[in-house]
Amino acid sequence: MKLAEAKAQFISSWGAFATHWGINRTMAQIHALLLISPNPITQDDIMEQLNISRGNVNMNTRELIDWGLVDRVLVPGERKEFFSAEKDIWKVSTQIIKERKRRELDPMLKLLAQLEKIEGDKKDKDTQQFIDTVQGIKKLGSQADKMLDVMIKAEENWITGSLLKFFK
Amino acid sequence: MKLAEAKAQFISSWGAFATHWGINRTMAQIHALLLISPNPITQDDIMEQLNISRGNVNMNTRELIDWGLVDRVLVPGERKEFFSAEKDIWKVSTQIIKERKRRELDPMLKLLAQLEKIEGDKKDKDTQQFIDTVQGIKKLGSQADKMLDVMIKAEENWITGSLLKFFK
DNA sequence: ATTAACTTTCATAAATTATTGAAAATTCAA
DNA sequence: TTGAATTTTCAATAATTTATGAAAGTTAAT
Repeated sequence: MKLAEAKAQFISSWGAFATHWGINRTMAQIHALLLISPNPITQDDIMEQLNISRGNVNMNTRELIDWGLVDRVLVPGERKEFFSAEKDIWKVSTQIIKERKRRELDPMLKLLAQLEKIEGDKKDKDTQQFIDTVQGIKKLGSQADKMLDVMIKAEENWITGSLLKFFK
Repeated sequence: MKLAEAKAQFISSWGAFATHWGINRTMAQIHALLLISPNPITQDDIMEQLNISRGNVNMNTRELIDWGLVDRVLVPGERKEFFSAEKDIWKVSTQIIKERKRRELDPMLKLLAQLEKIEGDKKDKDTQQFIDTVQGIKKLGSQADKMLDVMIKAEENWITGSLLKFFK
């Protein structure tokens, strides 16, 4: 396989995978493009390479910056803005974990804490099942929360370094 | 908060969270409803409780069964089919991990293995960055793959039981 | 201050995804 | 068998999400 073909394949597949994870296809494709670009590139570069509009690039680069995965870079002597992605995949995954935890897990745990303390007859089967379910999810969520905190703080190759050896 | 209100809140929020994870809102709501229902319920029950059409219920219960999260249950003396969800949250999470791994991670690793072996000048900056990126993701993916396998096989509360103690 | 380069906004359009509901298929009791 | 109860299918439609592009806004060199 030639480089150009492989690049296209990578960008396109990355976008497809992303849609299974609640992430906008184009945002993922821009991220993929930036990941394989050795040097920072411009809005126009992205428009051209992915065949998308200026507004679309603007909106999705902003989102990527918001996620802490991409930076604006100033290139001396250039008027245009350049974009550059964090290339260290471990840092990328840590950053994504951190953000999703903050945006989704934390609010969910907050909600479950509310739902847990409903008023009502604890002997009622419906009430009982509701409480059991909410508590179960809350417990799982809290544990996951703690584990993710550890992972975020851990060293680059936390999995190889410690986790796997432990389980062997 | 009253039970009815809490139930409605739970179902609605569960659906909202799901959309952030590439999961159909209605499918998640049906799952939530089944999780808090102490006894198996019918297609008509679901239609009524969630105000959705028969076709919609049919399609999404099938999908939930496909994911291994819900079962059809025969109730003696009843003509209709009943549905029941696995209530053990740890089993539920394990099952979801297993399925997503199979459906998404495994194919992704397969693709990356292909892309890794492109032909071209390894000294070229673009080629170099492409290979680095693909290899980095592949490495991360493989490690995650192994970790998830361990988690799937581990006992009920894998996190408390082993992971967390180890990191303390 | 002017202006050309560049970026952002946002109303509208396009594409995608989810839902409906009625017809077809299936199941099962009599 | 028959037919009533129930489930499934799927073309049509609705809802949601994403993309466009031209106008408005910003920036910085002169």
